[in-house]
Amino acid sequence: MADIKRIAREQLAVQGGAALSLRAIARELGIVSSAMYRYVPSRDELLTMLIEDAYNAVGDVAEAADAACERADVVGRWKAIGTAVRAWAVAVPSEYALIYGSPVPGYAAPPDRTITPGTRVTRLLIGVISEADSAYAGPNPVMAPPVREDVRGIRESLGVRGDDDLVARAVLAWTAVFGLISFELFGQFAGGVHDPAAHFDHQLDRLALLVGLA
Amino acid sequence: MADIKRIAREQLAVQGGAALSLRAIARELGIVSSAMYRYVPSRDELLTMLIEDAYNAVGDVAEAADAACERADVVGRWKAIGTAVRAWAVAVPSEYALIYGSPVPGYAAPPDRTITPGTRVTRLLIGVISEADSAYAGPNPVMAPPVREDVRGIRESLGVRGDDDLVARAVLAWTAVFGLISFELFGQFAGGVHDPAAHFDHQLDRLALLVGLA
DNA sequence: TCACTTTAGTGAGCGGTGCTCTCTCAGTGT
DNA sequence: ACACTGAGAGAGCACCGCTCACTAAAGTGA
Repeated sequence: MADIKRIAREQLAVQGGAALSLRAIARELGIVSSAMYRYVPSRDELLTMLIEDAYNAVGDVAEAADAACERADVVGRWKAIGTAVRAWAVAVPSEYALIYGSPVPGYAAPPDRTITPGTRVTRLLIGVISEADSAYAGPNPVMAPPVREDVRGIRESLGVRGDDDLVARAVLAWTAVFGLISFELFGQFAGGVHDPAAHFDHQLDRLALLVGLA
Repeated sequence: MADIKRIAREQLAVQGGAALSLRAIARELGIVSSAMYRYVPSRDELLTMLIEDAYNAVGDVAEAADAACERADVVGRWKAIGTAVRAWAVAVPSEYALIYGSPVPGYAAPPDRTITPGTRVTRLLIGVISEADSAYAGPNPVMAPPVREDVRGIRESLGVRGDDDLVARAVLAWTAVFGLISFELFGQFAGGVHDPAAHFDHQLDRLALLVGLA
């Protein structure tokens, strides 16, 4: 099973998610293709496992980065988490694409197995923001009732504190972090941003200001 | 050719990008699979055409939305463009995924045919921001030399005005817009945001503030 | 020791895929 | 009448996920 996953990840790295082939894995393993089904119920199930693993991998590095920081240093924690997530994504772009890219066609990941591990980074990023005493002094737009409701739901399901505006800003910042990484990895920055690491770091600073961390 | 593209888009809508099948298109067309190659050099080439079309489609709706606004109403233009892009994405999520999602594996879109049409929305969004007299009064983080260089390159290649900080904020806002759309379409908001349209609209307001439009 | 069960793997086969090749055949311009 | 062209047919290659019946070895309890 470990071998299968290892080879699957290798194949993922060079070919991408949708091209994941049980036959190719079997070939590499010196095994006939049908024997794969002793270990893996189906290709989709293997994909789901890899997605789960990827969520947990990025969750691990994010939590480790956060844990290495002084608790009170919220800016440092924010930047450490963001930097760690980007570093992970750059190191294994295919696994990042698996979970944050377009869904693999003809296959929908079962929510009950991907939502929970997928929330770890979200909880971390939004949690750091909500733990800080926000220094944001700028204006806030009016919030329509349905938005307010969603924001309150997010605050409760993530178990964080902070007023509605802060949580809304945190959601925006969280989204922007992954927007930056996706744009970098999926080629939207091609030709424009030549030093994506430095650019990401800079925008992390801007987002920290946006959410009132600094 | 028009029929092929039409059916391809239909197939795209129900199955997703990587599952695009020339044989299925041929079947639908009442034609044998090999006859497809009279019209389409390869599956990848068809994919590239669809990507080109998608970029131009979203570029069209964005430019139309912008053109319908009073020139001086920069906030209105910003929101109109963002809303139009999201509406297009929600209407044809598979085409959105094709261009803003993870690249289809084993296939890299030729940059010379995708970069240019892909820049239209970018130019529009960042252009609107740069045309306004920024009302942003908040702080700006220090900008490392490589970031400054990239920002200047972007300003020049897009032909916009505004100081380095404004352009950097514009890039962040542009990225966040697509981050929001991607999170919605790719399921990252699942369970958290129940009214994505209202949420998107709200965050568009926040981004307008961030870049000093309001 | 012997029968039984579990485990791991084989190999054939089904229907699907992209793509290439050679072939046919109806039009068309001269 | 004749050569040429466009559009399609059909066979075939190598690949894919997946199923099924089968086998051989390894462990296990009486």
